[in-house]
Amino acid sequence: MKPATDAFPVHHDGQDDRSQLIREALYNAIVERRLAPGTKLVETEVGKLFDVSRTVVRAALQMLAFEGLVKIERNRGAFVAYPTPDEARQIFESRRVIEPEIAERAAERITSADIKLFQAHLKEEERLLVERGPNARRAAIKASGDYHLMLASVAGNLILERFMRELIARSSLVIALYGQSGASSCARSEHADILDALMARDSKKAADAIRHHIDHIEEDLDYKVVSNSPLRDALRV
Amino acid sequence: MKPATDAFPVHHDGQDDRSQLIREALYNAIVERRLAPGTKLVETEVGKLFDVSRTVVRAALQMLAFEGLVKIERNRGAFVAYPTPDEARQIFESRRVIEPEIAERAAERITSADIKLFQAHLKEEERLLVERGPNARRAAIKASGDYHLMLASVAGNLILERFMRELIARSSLVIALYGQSGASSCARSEHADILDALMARDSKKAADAIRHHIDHIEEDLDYKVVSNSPLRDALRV
DNA sequence: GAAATTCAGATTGCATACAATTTGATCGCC
DNA sequence: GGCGATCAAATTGTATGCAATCTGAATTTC
Repeated sequence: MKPATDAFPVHHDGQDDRSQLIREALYNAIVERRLAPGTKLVETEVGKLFDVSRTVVRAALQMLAFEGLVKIERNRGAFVAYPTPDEARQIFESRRVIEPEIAERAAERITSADIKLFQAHLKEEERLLVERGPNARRAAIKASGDYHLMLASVAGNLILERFMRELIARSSLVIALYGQSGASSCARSEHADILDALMARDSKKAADAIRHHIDHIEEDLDYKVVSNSPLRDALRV
Repeated sequence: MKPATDAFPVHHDGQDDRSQLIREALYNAIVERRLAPGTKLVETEVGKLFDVSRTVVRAALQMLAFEGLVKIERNRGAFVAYPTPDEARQIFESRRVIEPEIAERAAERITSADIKLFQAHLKEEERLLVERGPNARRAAIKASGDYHLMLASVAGNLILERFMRELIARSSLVIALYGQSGASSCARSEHADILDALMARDSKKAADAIRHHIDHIEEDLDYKVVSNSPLRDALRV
């Protein structure tokens, strides 16, 4: 399993290193909501930031587009994705399909070393929730997503793990757009509940706990009222 | 739902047209096994074939790499993926997670128009199985995969549909490598069983039928003995 | 003769140049 | 003043050039 709090290196298939690096940087920026949905990503600007040519940036943007985090419009450029309510529903439906099964497998495979990492991660999440300030808030959002990715990692299926990574990231965009309570999405106690089920190696209970958790996250959304920038909605959606 | 027998246009997010076209052509070639696992895809050669520059080809290859159909090795080039036994197991595990849920949703949502398309497709599959010759065989393989994609399409979730597309394509590679009986993977009668369940709108039965079907496909595999080209294995894997 | 070495050809990785397209701003017109 | 046309700047799409790397074969060495 991978480190609990730190950056989550994307499982990379042997792609070239530099665009992978840019992809991860943008990925993190999107997941942590430093980049708002709809933000334009100009190739030359990103390139300057990382000191690479547009070629490399384009490769990164195309990867992100492929996993639905970025939308590329021909001759117009790349934008941070702006999921529609319908896409949002599909994202959560997909999570409901995949994540409980992941939890079941994780419950069967979890080791004591994994458990320690989960506990440490949970403590960190708790700490970040108490702390104030935008940075802490961002870190909390990231940590919350990473919890789900740790779960996927323990389940031991790289393909499902990749699917989950995509779904988690897109969920973050959905929550940014349609989340109501400022509460950073994941009630910490539910993460603890899931870990309890894992420690008991109770795969059915783990699956149920995840289902409840996803239900709660989605209950906090309001697909009708669009949250942040109503004007941009009219333009982009 | 999409046409039954014809090429399955990849749901494209608004990517550029030309690399998308190349991607689809290579995708079909791989799924229909005109391109064997391990085959090298030289950028300039592919470019000449489609009359485009390497830039466009590279974009296509990177997309295919992202969905696991092609492996890009740094400074060495792109190769048609050569799934290891372990990857193969993960591919089928992922299918077992996703496809029964797809079948359930399809059973709930199927329309009479869909049913007609399925029936036509089934008939076509039957016809192709009887016919002889490599082209008919290829068409049969393709049609068999398309059946599963039609199912995904009826389920009405574009994300799961994309995941399935990837899994079906990679399954085709796995079967090419580890398949034992020449039988082109999908027993036609099982496809008919699945359709029966769909027509009865019996989602549980549909899910079970799919599970059985996947079991049978995987039972025909032998991950120990590598099928086609033992020498290439030693080199590439 | 077998193994190691060298080197040329082929191929990829990346940067850049140029054409096509979009954007948004100025200007003219009603 | 509002509306539409015209044009320049910005940005993307694509091709291409060059350096770095790999490949495979001829050559040398033992």
